[in-house]
Order: sequence, then C-alpha cells, then structure tokens
Amino acid sequence: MMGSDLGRRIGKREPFETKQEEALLGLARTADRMQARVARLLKEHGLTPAQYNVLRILRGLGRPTPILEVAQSMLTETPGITGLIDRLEKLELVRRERCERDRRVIFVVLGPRAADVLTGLDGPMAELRTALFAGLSPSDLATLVRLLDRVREPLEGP
Amino acid sequence: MMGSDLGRRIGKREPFETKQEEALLGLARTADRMQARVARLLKEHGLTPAQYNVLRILRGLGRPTPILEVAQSMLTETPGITGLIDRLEKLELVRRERCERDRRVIFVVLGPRAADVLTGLDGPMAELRTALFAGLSPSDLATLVRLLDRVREPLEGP
DNA sequence: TGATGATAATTTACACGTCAACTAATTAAA
DNA sequence: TTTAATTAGTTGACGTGTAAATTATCATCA
Repeated sequence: MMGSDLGRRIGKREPFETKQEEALLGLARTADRMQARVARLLKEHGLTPAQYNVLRILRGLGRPTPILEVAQSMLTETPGITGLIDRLEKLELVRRERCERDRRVIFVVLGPRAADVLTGLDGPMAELRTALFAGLSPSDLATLVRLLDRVREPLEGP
Repeated sequence: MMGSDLGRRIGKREPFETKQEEALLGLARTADRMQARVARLLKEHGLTPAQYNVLRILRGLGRPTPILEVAQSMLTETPGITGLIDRLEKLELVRRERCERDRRVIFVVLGPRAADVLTGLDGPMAELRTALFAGLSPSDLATLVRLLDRVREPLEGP
C-alpha cells in the first residue's frame, strides 16, 4: 500500500494522500498514454484523433448529419467543431451541405476518400486496442468497463 | 451485455464491437469529464489545470526546480512548458532563476502568492475528489486504481 | 586549444478545446 | 404582423499539446 507505480515514478515521498487522488491522476495518465498511442497510429494515416472520431461518427450514423449533432457525439464543445470540419473538408474527407427545409442547419457528409481511409484503419485500430489492454484478462477488462461506467454515470449531466 | 450506458447514450445500434473499444472510449470519456470538473473548480481560483499541476509539483519538491524537470513530471512535453511558465510568471505565482553553475539551466521557484493559492485550493480539491468517486466503494476504488496501474504499466516507456 | 557532440530551453507552426460574443434563420407571442 | 425569444453555426481570443528547428551553454576528446 502507498507504493504504487505512479507514486514512485513521480518521486514524491508520500505518493498519494488519498486513494481518490491516486485514482484521479492514474485515470488522467492512463487515458493520456492511450491517446498518445492512438494519435501515433492515426498520424501515419494523416489523421488526428478528433478527425478520426468525426469520420467514425458519420460512418456509424450512415446519413447526412447536422454539425452540432456531430459535436454532441464527441468530447468537444460546440465552437471547436467548426474548424475541425473545415480541416476535414480541406482534406476532402467530408463535405458541407445546406439543409433545404431549415436553412440554419448544415449537414456534414462523408466524402469519397473517407471510406478508404476508414477501412484502411479498421484493422490497425483493432490491433492497437487489443494491444493496449493486453495486460488485463477478459474479466478484469469487464470489471474496468463496469467501474468506469459507474463512476462516470453521475458526472454525465451537468 | 452490449447495453452499456455509454453505448446507449451515443446512440449506436451496436454500441461496441469489442470490450476493448468500449474500455478505450469509456476511459477517455471518464477522464475528460473529471478533468472538466477539476477545471471548473480551478477556474474559480484563476488557474488552469496545467498551471495548478506546476504549482503542486513545485510545492511537492520544495526546492528550485529546472524547467525541464517540471515538464517531465507532467503530461506535457518539453516545448509546451515555456509558455506555461511564462503565464505563471505573469500571474506572479512563479519566478525564473538562472542557475549559476550551469547557465543553461533555469530554475522555477514558487512566488509568495503561490502558497496562499495552493492552501486555498487544498480543501476544495479534496472535497471534489471525494465527490468524483462517490459512486465507488472503497474496495471498488482500490480495484480501479489497481487495474489502471496494470493497464498503464506496459505503456509508460516508449 | 579547438572542433565535435550533447543538453537546456526557446521559438515557430499547427491542431484542438473552451469561453464569450456574434450572425442568420426559425419559432412564438403580443 | 411586428416583436421577442430560440436555435444552428461561426468567429475571435486564449491556453494547452505536439513536432521540428534554433540558440546558448557545457562536456569531451583529438
């Protein structure tokens, strides 16, 4: 007890005063490291994680999707989505289409190149996810998912 | 099974194809939500999470610390630290001091106002951490920490 | 000594994410 | 119908993170 990897690595005499502190830092650090791995893989295909998320969301929905609906499915807040779509449009992976019935809304549609990029990533991404969690048994993995769900649940609203 | 909170919230028909996919997204989302809460609290005290981390690291070490040593204790990479210290210096929470023996090195030292800001945050931060993990029993919390440690361990180096 | 190589820190350029304020289009209400 | 309140999306300013290139200092070794 008190001798976690994280505590020793950072080199504090008393690694953590509370288990909550340890959990919060461990969560941030683990998510960051995984994100770094994902980013590295995506970069080889010319994408950032945020851009890949947009493409996956659009493929998942399978229909022209209002910009703000895309934003809501992501971690990002409303304003950041504009530049993100701009860059994807410049890469010709996505197109903007004005809605006729309500001219305030702008649909985002996958471009022709997008399908190739996405299918080219399906394999490597699946491999990477497997590798990232290789240290956990299936039952441990299920436990992790359950605990994350439970701890996140009261945080989702406000 | 297959009916997790996260899956339903995002509204995919088949929420996740693999448990790894669910875990990766759940991890990112949970870390993000917690970070948002922490950021909100810190903002009331005029700090960002990165700035608060620097101050805590300096307090923990309790001595003038080379800039790059600060950077290594954080999630951020070398180049980002410069502007971060710049802003903390502008807030008069931190001071730069040239090392005499090796003039390449620049020490960062806590300013006088820093102690007040940090002690003013100790209580609220502890409360927040407790609240963030209120959904988990002590033993679940310990399990979470252990699983995070184990999954992160092979990712720390490269 | 003097050239070479390593190290500390910075700069520059870009991608996000957040907040606050704004425009344009739609809806609701007086 | 004209006005007021909403809603979709954008813009601008700022803080942060990453990669690549630069500057300044130190260390080493011929």
